[in-house]
Amino acid sequence: MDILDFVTKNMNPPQKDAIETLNGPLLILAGAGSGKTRVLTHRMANIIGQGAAAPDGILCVTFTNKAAKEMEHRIYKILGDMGIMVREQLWVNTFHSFCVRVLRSHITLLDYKQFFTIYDSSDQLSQIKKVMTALGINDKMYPAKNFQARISNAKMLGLTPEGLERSSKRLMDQKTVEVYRAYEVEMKRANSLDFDDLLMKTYDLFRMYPDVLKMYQEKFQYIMVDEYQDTNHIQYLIVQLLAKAHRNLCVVGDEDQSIYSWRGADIKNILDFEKDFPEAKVVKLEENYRSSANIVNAATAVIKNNSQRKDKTLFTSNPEGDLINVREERNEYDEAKFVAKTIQTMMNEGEGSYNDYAVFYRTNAQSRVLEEQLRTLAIPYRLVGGVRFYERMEIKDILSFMKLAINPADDIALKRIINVPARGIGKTTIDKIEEFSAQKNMTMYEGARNAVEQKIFNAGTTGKIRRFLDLMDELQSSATSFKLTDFYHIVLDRTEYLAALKKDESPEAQARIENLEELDNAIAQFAKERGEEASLISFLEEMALVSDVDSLDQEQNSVTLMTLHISKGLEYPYVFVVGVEENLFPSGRATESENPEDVEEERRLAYVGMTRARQKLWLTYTKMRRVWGQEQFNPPSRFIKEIPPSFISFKSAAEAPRFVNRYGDSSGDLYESKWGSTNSDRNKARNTGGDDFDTQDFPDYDGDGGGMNYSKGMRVRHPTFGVGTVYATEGAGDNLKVSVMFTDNTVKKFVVKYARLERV
DNA sequence: CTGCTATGATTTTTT
DNA sequence: ATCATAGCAG
Repeated sequence: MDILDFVTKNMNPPQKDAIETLNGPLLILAGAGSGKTRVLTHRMANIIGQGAAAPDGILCVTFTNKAAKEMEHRIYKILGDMGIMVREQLWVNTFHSFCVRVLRSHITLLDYKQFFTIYDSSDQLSQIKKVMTALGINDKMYPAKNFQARISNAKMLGLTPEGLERSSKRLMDQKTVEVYRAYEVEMKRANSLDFDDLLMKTYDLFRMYPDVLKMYQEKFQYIMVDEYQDTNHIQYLIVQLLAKAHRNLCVVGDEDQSIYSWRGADIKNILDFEKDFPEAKVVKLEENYRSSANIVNAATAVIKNNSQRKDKTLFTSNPEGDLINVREERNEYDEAKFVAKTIQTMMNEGEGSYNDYAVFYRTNAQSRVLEEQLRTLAIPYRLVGGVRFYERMEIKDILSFMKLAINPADDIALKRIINVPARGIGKTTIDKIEEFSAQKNMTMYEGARNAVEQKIFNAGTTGKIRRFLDLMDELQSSATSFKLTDFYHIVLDRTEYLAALKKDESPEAQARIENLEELDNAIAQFAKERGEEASLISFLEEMALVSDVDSLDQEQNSVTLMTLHISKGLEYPYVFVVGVEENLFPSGRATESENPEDVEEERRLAYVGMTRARQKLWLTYTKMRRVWGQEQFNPPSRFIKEIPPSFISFKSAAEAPRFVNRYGDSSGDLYESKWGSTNSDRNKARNTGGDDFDTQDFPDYDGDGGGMNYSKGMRVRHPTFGVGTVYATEGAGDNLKVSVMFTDNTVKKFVVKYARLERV
């Protein structure tokens, strides 16, 4: 069969167009569920099949490792079906892994040693604190995290300390420049790169060494960038450089799914692609193959409220499907119970397997109650995200030993493990080593050795440090002479790390041992996959760049719990989005922001969440929710109101009728008075024993509720203190209290019944 | 130096 | 409410 026929088989016209268009700049606007990955992989197969470029002459950049792996796998499959054998390694990478690949070959040009280590953000924070101490900057007045964010922002804009100093003076103060500059010196001394450096140094490399850039420009005849709406400025710059020679740049994205602006993603990159490349061809993939028509139409109606968009409308030929279930619950416990019960009921009726269900939430803290309720009903679940595996203490400890063994300049790793498990080298000693090393312009490893030789410390301390150095010397030589899998066990054994945990009989220690076993499995798996290539350095690289979704194992039969952010790119037949309330989703930060774009990003997040569902979608909200130990009463999210009622089936379990008073208190009255009673009369008549109350219309949330309705963000006036903003509410009925923050930033708590508050 | 208690901060998260 | 970190007493 003809190559073109093969790669465009079963494709719709725009998909075909995208696959066939190989030369020149191409912008593919791919709506949710429009077969984007299929198009990308087939387009790449087409390039190879047509002989337009060799397999390693194409660069394909994705957002996550998981996407990269999946794409690579699919391309091999398609090429295999076409009878094409590929020997070269494909360049399907994330931006970061692409940059690591480049830097491993050329970083010596930038005056780093080849075996650099990669710092994650907590390593980075430690490094910044170290620098601040050296500069005598007070952490209280200038929190290290602020510097971390500013340095990261600067790097994402491609700014060096000097560049930062020259640019936008009013935003960037001199202190940041100072810390940034010293941080760079320390990082180079430690022969380490942070995540932003991977991009920034690659960009520097390309700018400083035009011949290196030229080599890659010529090598990559075709470049494809996935999730282009979430690229940041430095990524944009790198892409622009690489694409300059051939201009065969294909970017794929969906401006409606841009949800990482807080991380530097610049939606303008995709919105302005046609300005950057006036000759660009634009292909829109607007047909959704994933979800039922009701889901597609509801999500479309929501996203239409955004102004920052291209003209693109998702449609589907899928059947209408079920209505979207909007569910009101009393509080987060009831909400979680509802989710768990619904899953249990549906499973009993034989609807799918646990794998087919997912629960999304805006913040990680919301997962707790859900886990509790799922556990109660013995529903298997897995939680994606939260505390990452490789960020756990024991994992980081062991990896630090391994890192230090190949990069003795890594002071942060050394500081982390010099006294782990406790070997009597305390803070004072570590500080002295650090100071001593800085004076002599040495790494801490060299400094410690020097201190031992010069007998700076007393005999006891000197002995302890010497024993640590001997241990590290031994590990250093083991690192090169043993296989990775064996080396891991040597580390566990020789550091006595495992022995220390085994001595500790607490359940926490037990969990740590299990995690270390899991790491053992991961290493074995890695060794199996990579074979001969399974070097320590490549393993550490993988550990630094891997994330939790990457290991999301679809085989395991369990319900998936994750934040809306992580859900991007995934799909499930049955999806619950919980906590769809104002000030939670959209987040309080977005609703209080003067910048309307902040709410637009939240809306995109809603769009992403809704379009993950194939068949059924639930949106739930509660009337009361405990946040940071405080009760909050938030109205349902504006995103729910943006869905036309014809797509919705609304049910409430919170409108408890007055005469059914199960708890012997006045909670029934509470909700009536607080939330208005638009539907309560009908509900009373309808109540047949279940706790569902069908309603045609939404309750009137905007009702004043007789002055009893206070929610976060509301402006109120107090006769003595003046105008302020409601910060939190607690209690109920006569005991309802509100905390109000006044213009001078003082917070005062009032009992509503007594304080003569008035709404502004 | 170690272990305990007080303090503070807390969307989202690749890489 | 909860977790991590900082500071202090033992």
